Amino acid sequence: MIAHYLIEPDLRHNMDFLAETYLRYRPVPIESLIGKKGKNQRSLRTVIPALLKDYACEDADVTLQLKEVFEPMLKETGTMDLFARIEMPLVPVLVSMEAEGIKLETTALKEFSSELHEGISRLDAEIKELAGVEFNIASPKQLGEVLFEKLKVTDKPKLTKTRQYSTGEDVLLRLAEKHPIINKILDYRSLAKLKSTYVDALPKLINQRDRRIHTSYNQAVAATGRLSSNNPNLQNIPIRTPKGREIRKAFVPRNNDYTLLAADYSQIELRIIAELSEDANLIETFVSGQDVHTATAARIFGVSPDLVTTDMRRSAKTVNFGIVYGISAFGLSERLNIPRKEAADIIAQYFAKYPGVKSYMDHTIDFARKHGYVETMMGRRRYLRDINSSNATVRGYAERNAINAPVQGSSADMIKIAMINIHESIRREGMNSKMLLQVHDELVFDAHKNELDLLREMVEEKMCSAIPMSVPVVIHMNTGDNWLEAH
DNA sequence: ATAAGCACGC
DNA sequence: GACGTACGTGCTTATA
Repeated sequence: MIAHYLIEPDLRHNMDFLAETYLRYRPVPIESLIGKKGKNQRSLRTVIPALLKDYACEDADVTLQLKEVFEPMLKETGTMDLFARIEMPLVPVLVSMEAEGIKLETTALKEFSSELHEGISRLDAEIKELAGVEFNIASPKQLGEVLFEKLKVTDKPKLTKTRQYSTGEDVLLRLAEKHPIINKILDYRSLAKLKSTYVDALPKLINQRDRRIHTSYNQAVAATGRLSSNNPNLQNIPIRTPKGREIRKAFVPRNNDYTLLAADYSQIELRIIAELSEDANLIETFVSGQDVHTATAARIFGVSPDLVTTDMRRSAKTVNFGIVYGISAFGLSERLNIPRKEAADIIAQYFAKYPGVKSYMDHTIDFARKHGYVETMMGRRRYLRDINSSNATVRGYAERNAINAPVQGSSADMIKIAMINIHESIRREGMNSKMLLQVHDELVFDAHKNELDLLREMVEEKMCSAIPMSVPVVIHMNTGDNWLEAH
């Protein structure tokens, strides 16, 4: 749909260059860059092997594979430009971010770990006291038996697909009134999560050579074109709860000459929907700089924006999420805790006020039925083999993918282009600042204090201009002495 | 080893 | 009547 690419001209690649880049980086395990020893050494970049695995064997000549196997495949699927102008130029950017790592300040985390341990022990005792039996709270199976057979907190417990008692957060929240044990279990779960996944795990992953944390980014895992992060996953560091935020505070600049700069796209997925759907009302919301959830609330509840209540805005926010992910009346009613009929009315109101979004969705699903795939602004495809299934559940799943993939995928295209261009600009200007992390719509930098103004200007310009859109693209930026402050 | 259930992020 | 909001990673438990 959008034909322009704003990759810097000297970063345009041909297949020979791609093969060369691949040969240059592929044999380098990240462990050799950062000095980690282990039996599970993996190649630094997995994108090419992952893409090639069905077509060629590992030992064959890679250049030949690229030319004879991979190139025709890319041409056939119309994804050569995407590969050559985005995915391959991104490889050295990710290499640099992985090798750079980020500093973790562990002193406060050690203290926090003891605090969590005490909280967990106390809750553990209180929960068993309330239950009147010894059991393992961390076992959903045992917990379900205690809640629904011994305490009988409800007479119609929800079951999982394997017909165990369901004890997930949404289920327990609805039962919170029924018994004081419920909230303690929720607290226990969240503390245990923070301790085991973050507070205790992250310090162990500090590299002994440079005292920094090195994640790995995978380009070939997510079906929509997003990156994923693992070993450790730095894309799911807590931020929602006060205790979770303590963990973000531990991510700090390398030294006192630096500060962390975080830049994130504001409402990028809804802006992309506005761009793709050309819906006049949604475009107007962004052009006039309104708060999109408030504007949506005003429209679906039929009041003026200044009369939108907190509750109305919260509902509209849930609706907007639903639009991005492919909504159903049932799903919305569950999330808003309202009758299905009311949810259906809200959805009908939404589509009445945003008819362009409705027709865009219909057209996208039609396109998928006809061609068997959908695509992003940059031509990234997601194939949807179930889009014409006679099974309504299976088909519905494919239809939600058809709606979401172009949106989530275009957002991924955009930030990837921005990353390539920012990395190149930092290099060209000979700056000391480094790009460290990507979290889907956010970039985090170790910013040298002397370069801060230049970096801010550069990051904003590259992020906003990565894919030219008629809908305004807005980013928020902040700096701080840790990742929480910078956010 | 693998799956299930859960919780963290966007 | 069932299904029921996208994309991920990683922890603990339970079972093979």
